[in-house]
Amino acid sequence: MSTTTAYERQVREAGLRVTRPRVAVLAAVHEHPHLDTEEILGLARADLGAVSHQAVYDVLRALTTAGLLRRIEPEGSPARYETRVGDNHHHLVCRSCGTIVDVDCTVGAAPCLTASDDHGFVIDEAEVVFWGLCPTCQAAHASTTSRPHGGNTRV
Amino acid sequence: MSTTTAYERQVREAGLRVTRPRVAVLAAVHEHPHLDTEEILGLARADLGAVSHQAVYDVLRALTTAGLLRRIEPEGSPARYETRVGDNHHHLVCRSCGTIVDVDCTVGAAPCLTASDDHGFVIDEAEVVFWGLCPTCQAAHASTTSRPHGGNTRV
DNA sequence: CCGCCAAACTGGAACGAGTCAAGTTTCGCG
DNA sequence: CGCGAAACTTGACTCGTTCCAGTTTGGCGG
Repeated sequence: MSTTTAYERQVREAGLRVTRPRVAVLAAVHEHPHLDTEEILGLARADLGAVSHQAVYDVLRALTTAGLLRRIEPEGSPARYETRVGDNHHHLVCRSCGTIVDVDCTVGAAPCLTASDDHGFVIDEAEVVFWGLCPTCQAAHASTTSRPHGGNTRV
Repeated sequence: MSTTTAYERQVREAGLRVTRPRVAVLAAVHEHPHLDTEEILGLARADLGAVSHQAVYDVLRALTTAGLLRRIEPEGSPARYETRVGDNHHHLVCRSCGTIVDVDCTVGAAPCLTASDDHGFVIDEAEVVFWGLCPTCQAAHASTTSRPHGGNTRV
């Protein structure tokens, strides 16, 4: 087993120092996408024994600005991170349990990308979030409540 | 001038009691879309003289769940509200100053709505956020920095 | 191979947005 | 016009995140 993992290399190539917390965090996020900061902290601690709260926040920010991580932040949820960067993919979030899964935007070229009127803005990214119920929660809700959510279902 | 404004009617028709804070908040949001809670609180106070922090939070939640308001929450920003509900429109956010403007999604029927693979989810909404630079900030940045943001521009 | 210094980490305090809880006021139906 | 539920007030508190001051450490120049 090489101690010089691909993660170390990635960190180094991003122009950042290679430190244990950084590698641990990068590995954790890579293996478990969409975790929030606290969960990442947990994994990092399991890996290293002890890391400070702060170190993880610093590392996440450093890796994010270096482009190794992408930060996502669905409404009502703390920040989450993933290693899929630079590819065109979006997210599907369960309204009930908060589970997030990746989805690729099929429709050929980025659809809905060109706003009807850009108001003079220079648009550099279109972010899409799909809201719904995951299979598990569908089952759970079907048996208990009939309809948990109100109208406003238009898209 | 009728004291029984359209706002009052709206509140009543939503099955909610008509109270001063509610009408004031609804009016404020209607006249100034995309304000955050604190700004709404300010307007409500200007209107009523005194309202508690809590009342505004309660009212915003009540009106939101009643479907009179829509809550939006761009990353890194506190919650904001608008009265355009039920129509298919999205938002354009300036990375630099945070300004938000509404955009209608041209492309006929909701595009990008169908994820390539829905993972078994029942999708009820697709939310689109366009990120970019508003005209004002473009000018400002052009004179100071050449390029404020990194890569990850794909969509 | 050593020492230096910026970058990275530690611990703890602070902050802003939002929520909770207990008690008082007020809307509006009967 | 009176009563009960809904709405409001005050104030404490939680949670995620950031700030700060001081210590440690990676890795390059000597």
